Amino acid sequence: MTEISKTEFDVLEALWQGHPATAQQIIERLNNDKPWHEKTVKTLLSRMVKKEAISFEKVQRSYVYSPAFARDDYTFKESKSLLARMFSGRLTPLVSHFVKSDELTKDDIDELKQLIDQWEKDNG
Amino acid sequence: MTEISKTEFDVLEALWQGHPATAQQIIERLNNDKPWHEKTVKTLLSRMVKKEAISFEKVQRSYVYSPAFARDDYTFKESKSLLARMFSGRLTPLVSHFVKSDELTKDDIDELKQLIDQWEKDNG
DNA sequence: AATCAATGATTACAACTGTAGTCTACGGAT
DNA sequence: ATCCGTAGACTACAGTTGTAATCATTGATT
Repeated sequence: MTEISKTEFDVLEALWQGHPATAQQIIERLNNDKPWHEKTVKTLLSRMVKKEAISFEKVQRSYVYSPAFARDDYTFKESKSLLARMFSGRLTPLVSHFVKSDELTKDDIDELKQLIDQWEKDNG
Repeated sequence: MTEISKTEFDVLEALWQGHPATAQQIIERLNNDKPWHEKTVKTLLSRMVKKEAISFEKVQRSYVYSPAFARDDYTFKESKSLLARMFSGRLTPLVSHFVKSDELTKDDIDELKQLIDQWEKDNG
């Protein structure tokens, strides 16, 4: 899985929404959020093809693109990378930050409990 | 709090270990891990001064540097930024990744439980 | 006083990023 | 057959990053 920039990630997000997809489709999806210049998006698509973050197939005049890896795999990899760099690879210091800073709701806590239950069922 | 690069973060880490500190001290700390070229470190220090991630004071021939913000504040900000970009700002999807991928130990789970208990004491 | 060594300042330089504009080729419209 | 719009390819260009080398200053040494 290649290194991609934050902007490239945004474009990939649009592609993960559904693929294969044409540049036009991707641009439309992106523009739901904020205006993107067509040329900018196409440049980013080309760059991601080159770095093999996405693939394409020629369909008549144009290309249809597909992601080269799953969103989950990428976000997990990035999460682990951040934990490695900032928290000695541990998850709990990060969670601790959130717990202590009043960033969590009752629902979040309930979800966390469920996750723990699940872990204990699987392991425990 | 400014944007800093991954390499700049490494240098800041060394500074957070103890400050104010001279370039020499910082270089020595960094070299405990892996070799850093003196010039490289000094360039990074200058750049961080310019972007106001660190400050310095002249002490005779040389400078002593200090971080412009606390490590915790920075790592928390970066964590929130990652969650915002990849998980709609939510913590639990990230935790879920880790729970499901067998990345956690019994100790981690116990710590998580404690954090939850703490939250419930503070809020609940 | 002349020279050296260490420090920060300045310069270098390629790769990557963000953001587009220009070029070229081809399928469709006239 | 000709012209045009659209798609991707190529070019542009400044800012950031990683990684250093060179320049200039100054306190220390001979």
